[in-house]
Amino acid sequence: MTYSDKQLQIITTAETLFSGKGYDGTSVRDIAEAAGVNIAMISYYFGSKEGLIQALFEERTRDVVLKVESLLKNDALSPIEKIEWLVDDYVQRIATKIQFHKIMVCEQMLQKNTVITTLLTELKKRNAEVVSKLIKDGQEKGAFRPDVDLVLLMNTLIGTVTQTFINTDYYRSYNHLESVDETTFQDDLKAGVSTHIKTLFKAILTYES
Amino acid sequence: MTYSDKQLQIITTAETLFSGKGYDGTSVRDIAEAAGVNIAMISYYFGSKEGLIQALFEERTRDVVLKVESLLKNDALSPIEKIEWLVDDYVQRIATKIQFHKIMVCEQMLQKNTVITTLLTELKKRNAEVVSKLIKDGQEKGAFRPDVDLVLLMNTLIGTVTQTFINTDYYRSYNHLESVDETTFQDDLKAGVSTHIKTLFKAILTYES
DNA sequence: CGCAAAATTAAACAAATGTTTGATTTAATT
DNA sequence: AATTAAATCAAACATTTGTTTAATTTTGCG
Repeated sequence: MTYSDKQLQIITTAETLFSGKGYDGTSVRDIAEAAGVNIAMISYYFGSKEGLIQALFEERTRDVVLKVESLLKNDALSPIEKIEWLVDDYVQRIATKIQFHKIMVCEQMLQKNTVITTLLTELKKRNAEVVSKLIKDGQEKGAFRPDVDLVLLMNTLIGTVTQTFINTDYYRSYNHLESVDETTFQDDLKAGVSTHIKTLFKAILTYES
Repeated sequence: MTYSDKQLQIITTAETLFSGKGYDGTSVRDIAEAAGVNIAMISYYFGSKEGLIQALFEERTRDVVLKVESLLKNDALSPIEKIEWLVDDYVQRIATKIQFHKIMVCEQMLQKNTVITTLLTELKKRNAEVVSKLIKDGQEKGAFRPDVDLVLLMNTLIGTVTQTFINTDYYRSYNHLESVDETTFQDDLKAGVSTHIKTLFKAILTYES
């Protein structure tokens, strides 16, 4: 599906409101008003409120798998370099799309919308397959250990990044970084969590530390 | 605050419904009907729907910090043994209180209720202080590395466990464990994620693997 | 221009929302 | 048994909810 500028504007507005007040906590009137369109336009364009959030998910998850796939096809990189690429890419993606990510986490908790749940499960499965190939490749080359629990590994990646970027304020105040400007803080945090996860991954995947 | 049996029954019913349909997706009529009480009883006992979810959080987070504190006071255990205790305890707690944990994650995403947000931040801070002492103790004894990012470490614990138990079905289907009975599967998964996280922690905290 | 399709609008719709009321029943205490 | 407080109830409350309608305006095209 491809959307017009006006449709994308409604989707983006809904994304902001959903991420701040939740799907059920946001009314179509809220969205229409914030987007500067008549309330009837939401049903007109997306059929319903449910149709709108589904459109949001389809729009934001488009190309996600494709990017990872092409990323890992690069033959010039070693398995461990590809893992590092993967971590950096994931951290970058979540950090820059934190609003949508919050909505996604809530949807994963409740699993009320079957269309979205199916979409996300499919996405997760396809991503896991790609990473699985990468790990098997590393194992065949003798770079990775033979006993790796892929799901737990991915859960550590997703979980650590989610926890970190869901409440960056906590990280800031705990480490007394209130005076650091936002951009610098964000960049440092991204670098820090990337390094952290890479260290974890190497401990799980490789033989030496 | 201490609650009567009937109040606790309403709280438990609300917990189940909130975890399945979300706070805003659950009406006070849903709760009253499922709990077998008149709808007016919710305002009567808790003041409002907001008061009810706040009561739920106060009730479920009671004693959480105390338990960790007393756990780590045990002088018979080494720092690394205490870390292992901590991981096992956290895994066990989330696994057995998955409904409340889902509600908590959603609340952390949206942060609409300031009372709950403050409660959770306070809880996190106090827990972090306890674990911080434990790590410093390990560092002084030469068992732990000097450069440990406590928040990232805790984020990995919380994040990995959350991701794992939020969608146990995914772990099951990916590893083709559909035929394993529920109890065995849950126990194996708890053991598996515990071992996984302990491995990660040792890689971060200690010198050798 | 003329016309048809698309876009936009204000208004209305029934249903659902959280909360309160005021009366009635139950329980506990004297 | 009498009295008082607590608990429970059906009903009503004013809003808000998502969606639809039917009329109007705008747009694109021959």
